Amino acid sequence: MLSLKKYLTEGLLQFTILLSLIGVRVDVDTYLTSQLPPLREIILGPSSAYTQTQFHNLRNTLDGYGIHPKSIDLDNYFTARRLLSQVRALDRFQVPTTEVNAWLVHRDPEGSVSGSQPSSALALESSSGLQDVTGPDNGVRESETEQGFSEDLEDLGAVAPPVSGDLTKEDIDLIDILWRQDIDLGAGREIFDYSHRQKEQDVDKELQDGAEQEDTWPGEGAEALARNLLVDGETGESFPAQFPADISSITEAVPSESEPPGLQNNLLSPLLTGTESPFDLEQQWQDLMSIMEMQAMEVNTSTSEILYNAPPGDPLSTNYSLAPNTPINQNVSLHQASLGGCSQDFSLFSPEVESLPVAGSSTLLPLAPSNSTSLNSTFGSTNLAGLFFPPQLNGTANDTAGPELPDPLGGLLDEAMLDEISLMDLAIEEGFNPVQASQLEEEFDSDSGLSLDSSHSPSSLSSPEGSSSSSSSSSSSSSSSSSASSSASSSFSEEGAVGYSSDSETLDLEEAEGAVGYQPEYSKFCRMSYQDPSQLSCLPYLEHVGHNHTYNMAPSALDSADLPPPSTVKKGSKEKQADFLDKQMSRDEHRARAMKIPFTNDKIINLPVEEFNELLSKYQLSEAQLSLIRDIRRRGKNKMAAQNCRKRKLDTILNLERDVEDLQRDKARLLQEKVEFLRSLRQMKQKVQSLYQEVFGRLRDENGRPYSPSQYALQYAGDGSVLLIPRTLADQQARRQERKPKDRRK
DNA sequence: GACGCTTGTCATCAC
DNA sequence: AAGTGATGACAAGCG
Repeated sequence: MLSLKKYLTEGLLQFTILLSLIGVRVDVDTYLTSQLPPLREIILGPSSAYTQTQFHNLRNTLDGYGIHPKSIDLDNYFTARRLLSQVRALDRFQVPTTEVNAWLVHRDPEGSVSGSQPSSALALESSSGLQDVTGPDNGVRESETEQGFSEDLEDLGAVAPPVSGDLTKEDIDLIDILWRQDIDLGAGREIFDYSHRQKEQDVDKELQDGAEQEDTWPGEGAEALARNLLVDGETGESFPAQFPADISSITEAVPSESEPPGLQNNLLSPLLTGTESPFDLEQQWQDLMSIMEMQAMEVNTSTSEILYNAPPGDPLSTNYSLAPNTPINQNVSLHQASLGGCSQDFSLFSPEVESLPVAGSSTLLPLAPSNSTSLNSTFGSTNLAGLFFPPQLNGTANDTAGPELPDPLGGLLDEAMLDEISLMDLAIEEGFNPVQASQLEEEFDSDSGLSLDSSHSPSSLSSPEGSSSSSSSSSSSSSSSSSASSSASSSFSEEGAVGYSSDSETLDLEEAEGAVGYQPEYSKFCRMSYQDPSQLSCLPYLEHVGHNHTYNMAPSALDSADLPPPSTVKKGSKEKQADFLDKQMSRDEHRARAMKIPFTNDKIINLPVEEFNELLSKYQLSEAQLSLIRDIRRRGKNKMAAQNCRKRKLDTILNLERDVEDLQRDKARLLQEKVEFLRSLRQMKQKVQSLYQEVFGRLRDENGRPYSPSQYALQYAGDGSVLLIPRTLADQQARRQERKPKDRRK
C-alpha cells in the first residue's frame, strides 16, 4: 500500500507537472513504456525528491558524495530559484550549435570522405549519377562524390522537390505555425501524423492513378519475353544478372538459361514493386521530412544553415550521400548485358522515366509524391540497398556500365528496411531511440539530466540540489560555496537533522544574544546572503526582519507575564535594543524565557536525544517546563523538517523542469536526425532508381531492341542475381512481399 | 482589503 | 513505544 500510494502521489504529481510543462500532447505512455530507466523514474520514478528513503539511497549510492540528503543547503536553494528564470529562458526548442558540432564529430567517421571534404557538399547529383555511371572513365571517388553532391542539391529541392512542391504557401505557413506550437508545447508529432495521413490518402489516390498509368504504358519492347534472363543483344547470350552474395556488387551474370522466368525466390526490385504500402511509407517520410526541413530551417537558423543551407558545410547530408557512394564503384557490373552504347536511350523507354515527368537526368523527380507512382512504389519499400550496393562503374567500357540494380538482396533487405523504418518511426514518435539512448547520454552527459532525480545528472550530484548545482555555472562562487557547504553540512550543526551537536559557536551566539533563534538558520541565511541583497540576514538579530513573520509576534500573555511592557520601563537605547531583540525572538523562545527554561532553545532542539535527556536530568524542571521543552523541541525539528520538505519540493520541480528541457532538446535533436536519415534515404533511393533505369535501358533483346519498361522489370533474387521478368509477374511478387511486413507487424 | 508568498505549526504517517 | 523525519494542511504575517 505504501509503495502504491507513493506511486500514485509522486507519479501523478510529476506526471501532472510534466504534462503542464511539456504540453498536454506529450505522450507519456511512450516514456513509460520506454525502456530507459531514467525516463521511467521521471514519471513513476521512485522520486528521489519526494521519497526520502530512496532519495537517500540514490544519493548515497549514485552520487558517491555521501552528502546527507536532509541537509538544507540554502545556497543552492536560493541559487536554484534565482536561476530558475534563466533556466526557463532556455526552455525552448533549441538545438545548440554545439550539438550540431557534436554530430559532425560523431558522424565524421561514418562518412569520412564527406566530412573531410567540405566541397563535396556542394556537388550536384541530379542526373550526374547516370552520367557518372555511363562514364566508366570517371574517377571512382570523384564521380561518386559528385554524384552524391548532386543528389544533395536535388534533395534540397533543386531537382526534385518532393513534398514541398505539393505544399501551397498556405500549407507551409500552416505547417510552420503548427510546428512552432509543437515546439513550444514540446509535442506535436500529431501534426506530422495528421499531415502525412492526409498525404497518405492523397498518395493512395495517386498511387492508384499511377498504377493505372503504368498499366497502360505502351510497351516499346513489345513482345513479352518468357525468360527472365538477360540477353546480350549482340551475342544473343542469355544470362541472369547476378549480384554477389555479399551485396556489395553485381557480380558477373551467371549464364542460366535454364532458369525459369518465374523464379519465385527472386524478390522484386524495390523499383518495381508498385504496391501501396511502400509508397505510403515513402510518402509519409517525405512529407514529414519536408515539413521538418522547413521547420528546422526556421526554428533554428544556425542549425538549419549548417544542416541544410550551407552546402559545403553540410556534413550530414554529405556523409549520407557519400557514404553510399564510396562503395558504388566496386564490383557492380552486368556482364553480357548489351549496352549498345545506347545508355542514353534508356530514358526513352524507361517506365519510370516515361511515367514520370522525369528524364534520365532528372531521375530525382520521380520521388515527387504527386507523380512518382512507379518510382515511389518501387522505392517504397525503403530499401537502403543503395548504401550497400552503390552503383559502381567498372572502369571497363562495356560490361561495367556498372549498373547496379537497386537491391541485389531484394526483399530481404526490404523487410529489414521495413523493420528499420518502423523502428525509426517508433523511436522518433516516442522521442527516444533505444539505440540512441546511450548516445543521448553521452551527448547530454553533463547537462542531460534525463532522469528526474538529480542523482542521475553528474552535475547535480555535487549537491543535494541538482537543479541549483546544474545551474551553478552562472555563478561559480555559488556553486563552489554551495557544494562545499552542503558537503560540510554534516560536520556543522547547521542542519539540525544532521548535526545535533551544536557547536560552541552556536552556543556562544545564543548566549550572547539571549537564545535567539536557531543557529542553523543563521548559518543558512548567512550562506545565502552572498547573493541575497539582504545580507543583513547574516546578522542573527536581523534574521527575522524580513522573513520571520511569526516569531516577531510575541505572545502577549507570556510577554506581559514575564517581560515588563517596554513603555512602562526604561526608554533608553538599551531598552529599545532589548525590545528589538525580543521581537526577534520566536514564540517558543518567549515561552521558554517566560517559563524560565534554563537552557537555550537551540540546545533543546538540536541536541541528540541522549544529551537532551541528560540535560533535562541536570535540572529540576516542573511538568509545565518539561512539556514546553518537548514542544519546543518538536516544533523546532518540525520547522526544519518543513524547510527541508519545501526545499525538496522546489528541487523536484526544478529537476522536472530541467528534465523537460532536456527531453525537448532530445526531441529536437532526434527530429533533425530523422530529417537527415530521410534525406539520405531519399538520396539513396534516387541513386538506386537512376541505376536501375540505366541498367534496364542498356538491356537488349535478341534483336538488339530495348526492353519495354512497361512489360519487363528487373528483379533481384536473394542470392544476388538479377533477373529480367515480365512486369506482371514482378508486380504480383511485389504485392506478395509487401503483405509480409504488414502481417509481421501485426 | 484582497491576494500571493513565506514561514511556522499541527496532525498524521512511516520508519 | 518513543523519537524522528516527511508532508499535507492551515494560519499568520508581510508586501
